[in-house]
Amino acid sequence: MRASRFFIATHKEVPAEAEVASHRLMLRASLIRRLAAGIYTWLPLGHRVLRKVETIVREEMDRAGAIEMAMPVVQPGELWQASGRWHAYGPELLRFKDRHEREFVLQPTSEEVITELARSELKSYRRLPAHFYQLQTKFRDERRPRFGILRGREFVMKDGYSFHADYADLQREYDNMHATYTRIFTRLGLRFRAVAADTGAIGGTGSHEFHVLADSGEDAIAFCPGSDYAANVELAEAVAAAQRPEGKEPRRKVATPGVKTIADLCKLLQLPFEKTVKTLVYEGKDSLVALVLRGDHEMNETKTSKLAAIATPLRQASEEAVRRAFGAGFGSLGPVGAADVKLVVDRSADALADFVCGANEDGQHFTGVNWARDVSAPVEVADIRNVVAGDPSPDGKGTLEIVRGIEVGHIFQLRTKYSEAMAATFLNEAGDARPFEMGCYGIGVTRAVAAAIEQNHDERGIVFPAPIAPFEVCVVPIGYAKSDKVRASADALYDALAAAGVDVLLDDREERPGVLFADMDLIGIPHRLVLSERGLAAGSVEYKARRDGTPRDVPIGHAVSFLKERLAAA
RNA sequence: CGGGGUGUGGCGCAGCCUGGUAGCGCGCUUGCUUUGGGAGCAAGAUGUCGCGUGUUCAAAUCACGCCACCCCGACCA
Repeated sequence: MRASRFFIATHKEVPAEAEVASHRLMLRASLIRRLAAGIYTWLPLGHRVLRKVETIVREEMDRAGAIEMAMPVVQPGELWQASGRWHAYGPELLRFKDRHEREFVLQPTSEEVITELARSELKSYRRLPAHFYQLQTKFRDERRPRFGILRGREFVMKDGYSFHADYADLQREYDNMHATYTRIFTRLGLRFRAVAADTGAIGGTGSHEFHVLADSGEDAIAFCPGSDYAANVELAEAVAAAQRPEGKEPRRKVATPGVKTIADLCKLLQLPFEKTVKTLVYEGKDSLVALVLRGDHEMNETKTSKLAAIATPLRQASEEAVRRAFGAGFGSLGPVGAADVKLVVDRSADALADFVCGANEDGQHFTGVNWARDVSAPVEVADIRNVVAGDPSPDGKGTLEIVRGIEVGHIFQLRTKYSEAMAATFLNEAGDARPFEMGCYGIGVTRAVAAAIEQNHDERGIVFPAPIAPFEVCVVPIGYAKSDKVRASADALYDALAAAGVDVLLDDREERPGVLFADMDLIGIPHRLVLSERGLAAGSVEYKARRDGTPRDVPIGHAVSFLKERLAAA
């Protein structure tokens, strides 16, 4: 491709709307333009990247035995009513009516359509297993789209769905997809991690997420460096701490005027956070639920939502309700003498002795509190906190570390959730109708592009992994318009590289060298060859990799083979 | 959806408080010079000042309403 005939529209200045690196760089490098909130046009440069990601995904899915197809973007509402997701999905599902007042949706995912198809087409066990996938535009009417492509409303997803006669075969395909996703993200050139995950609204049993590791990621991932344990912090188990020590102190009430937070309390009493507990109050199914956590720990909403006594979605109790139940306001609550509330104590708080908590009297706290002696109400001990770095790994093989990640893939064992809801059955060998065992597997293709940039950029711009760069190589002639010699050599080198199957961009624009260099760096082309009068006089071209960047001269006759070697090495 | 903020040329912004000729930088066009890291000089073009209503002799500026976008929160395969 010749740059003069392509579309490069880079900006020096950063658009005010963009906060995160990938969003800023995708706008500046002219990969995308915003059309509406969370809706973007993919310009030619961005589109090339998108297509490269899609191609790798497609090749590996095909290799894994899945079959590509295409389902409609616009789907009838009645199908969604049949699965129950018409109501369950909420306002993220964009609904509208056609001219006949029939309900339709813009699909956020396609379980309904594929299950409907399986019901009518996969009638015999002889057709199983089957795995269909598509690469397609999705729409989710996010309440707050942000971070550019990372959380848009319209995006491209690879979604695949598998159908099996029994659970063992579903598990086989699930493992197959785990391996396939690992190959895909490896081929994309990304640093990533597969982690155990919560199944969320999609439902089902087993689930893994694939996260691109980046400090700006929205998700926290806990992993154990000494083993292969890795889980989303939403899910990662906080194992019980060491046995509770013997309590020695008597209980004392101390005045703590004005103390509202654990930080205030620790400052006033000169205490470490881990000698205190905090009490959060939520609405429960029958009574209020008081969650008691160690002062330095954070409540985990996913775990808490699964408590039997809690009302979902989680709602914090109002100050009036709290005052009625505890006799004190926020900031002075505690488990001692809390009547008419359900007490749920985190394992780590339960393991404390001689701790400090609110006295259920405004401006008063207790010190030297011990569970058995001071708390008469029945308590439920549960894991309701987020793990933190340094916690023991649940597999007992070391301690956890926390990194941040961007979710780019998710695989689920749906089991029979949809097949049962939609009466999708097949006949087994005995002639009995059985619901399909189903799996579903998603990759956020557009998000993967943004995540790649989030993970790979520097002060000059994007540093694309070679497999997904818009071009593998750029040829930058200095004085293309002015020097016949440079122009002839650049054209010849460009032709030779193209003939050798290299995806090359010839930057033949009539710009000063600084502009060309800056653009090629911003766009993130991994390899650069510079031709100049000076270099040609010595019979050489200059090579520089975007990532490491010490330039070196290569004899012009060897430029093609040298570059092929570099590409093969990456 | 709750809270906060911003809408002025393609992009980034000033002007608004204190009403009176719409301005700066980048980009764009033309010419000359320049040519190994986002050039210099000169001459130009580009504005329903988000939309509407009101106040006023006069509104980018004041008031009210609406819309769009961004940020924080809640929410989220």
